[in-house]
Amino acid sequence: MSSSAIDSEFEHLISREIGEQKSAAPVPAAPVPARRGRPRNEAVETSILEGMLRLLGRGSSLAGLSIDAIAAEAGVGKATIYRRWPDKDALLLHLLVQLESKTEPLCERDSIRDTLIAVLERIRLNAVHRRSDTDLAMIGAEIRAIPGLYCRYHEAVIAPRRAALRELIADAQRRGELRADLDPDLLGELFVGPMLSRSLLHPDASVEDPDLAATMVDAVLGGLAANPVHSFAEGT
Amino acid sequence: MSSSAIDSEFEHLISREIGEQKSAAPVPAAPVPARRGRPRNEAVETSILEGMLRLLGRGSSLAGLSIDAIAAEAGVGKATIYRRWPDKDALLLHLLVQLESKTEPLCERDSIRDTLIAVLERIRLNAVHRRSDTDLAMIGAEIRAIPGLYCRYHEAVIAPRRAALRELIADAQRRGELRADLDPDLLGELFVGPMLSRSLLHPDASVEDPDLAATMVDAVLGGLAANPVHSFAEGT
DNA sequence: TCGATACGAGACGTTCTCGTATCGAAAATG
DNA sequence: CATTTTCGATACGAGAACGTCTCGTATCGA
Repeated sequence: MSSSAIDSEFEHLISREIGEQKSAAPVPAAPVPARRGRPRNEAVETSILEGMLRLLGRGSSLAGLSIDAIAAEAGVGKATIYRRWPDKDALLLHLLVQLESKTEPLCERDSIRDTLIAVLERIRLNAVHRRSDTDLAMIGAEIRAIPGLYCRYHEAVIAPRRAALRELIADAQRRGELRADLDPDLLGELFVGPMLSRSLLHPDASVEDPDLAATMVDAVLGGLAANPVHSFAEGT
Repeated sequence: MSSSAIDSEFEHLISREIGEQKSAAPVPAAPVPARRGRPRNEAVETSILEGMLRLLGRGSSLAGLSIDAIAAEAGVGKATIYRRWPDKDALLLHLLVQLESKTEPLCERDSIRDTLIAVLERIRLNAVHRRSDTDLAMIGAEIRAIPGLYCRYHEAVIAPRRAALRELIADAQRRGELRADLDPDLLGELFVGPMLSRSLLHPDASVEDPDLAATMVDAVLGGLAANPVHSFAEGT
């Protein structure tokens, strides 16, 4: 497992996002440099990635995906894979990054309560149809077994997501919806942590309850210490 | 990776816990049946297990531990390992079970608050000297990559621990220390989840703060919704 | 038409790992 | 002393996986 040539793949991704002006062709008006030989079949790339998801959905662990299995599942040659990604690590990371970019970016709701419920609900749903459209968080647990990859994955996927949530929480603090005497990161952890814990670390998790997200958010919002009124007259 | 011969290893563990009356020797007064050849060096077993912990502490993932590396680290021949455990799975499981049995069983404090803080603090400390005396939870994330093992590990280690916590919480609910309108399991998740999340999923986690456990517990106990008094006069 | 590139398929060499087998030395019993 | 078992060390076979390479075919630009 090398970990040095991945940057080239990243460069490829980024340059395509910016505007496909990577190849330094002297033709300024031609958006496509008109390469010489047979052009690449773009469907192959998606076929590979979807094949990986299919394998994951069939129970393979992320590290358990072998290049041979991926190639066979996608119906492509191994050389075709290595023509696109320098490394197995690069391929795995590409899959993860793509999964992340597919997710809509944490839409804000009317209240921080509703926003948090939406966040937790998404985690919960990913746990329910477990691995069928496998999400980052599911793999997030498995990826730890691949040492070099987790750091990259964290800074590429998890950190931005957490940062976005932190901003939303900080706004809510300024608006007076949340306690302002605690670190926004900590607040985020207090809301998201329980759902993550139940989703990731609980194989027989009870995440079926469609109201679980709301229950969790409301419980944490309201506090878990017994309200004297409730503790003495809980029947009502 | 076989997964059938583990039961014999479990039988070994259990019988030793019960009272070392496994060997059906007809001598009732002799605790040691006086086997013929050279006796086993009991230090070897601990040397192997401690070597594994050392390797884990040096950054190896649980699945990444190879028998060769373990043998070399412990200064032991591979045959010596296979004379004691039938399988690599059995060896890994033994390590996990032993780690669990080493942990003192969730002592109860004066209040549920103090109990919860103690629970979280133990998780935090395990994250701080990360993997040095590696705890179940740390490996809990890595072990998911080893499919057959996680279920056994969960029911042998995590489930009992969660059950114990649930009982403590249920008691606290009956005493009126905690809200009684929520499932004890859910309550446990709400307290423990954030610390687990920060410990397991955050490589650059900020778990250094020695008051983090208390901060978390108090925050969840008191609720995260803005108290009007605080939100308007937070400067004080 | 021709050169260049992409494609699927698969052989290949290398490395890693598991688990077994063997070897000489050491330590116990009879 | 003879036997038996354990010890560390290491050779070994089997197999999995990575990444490279080749082969014959297909598809583009020139």
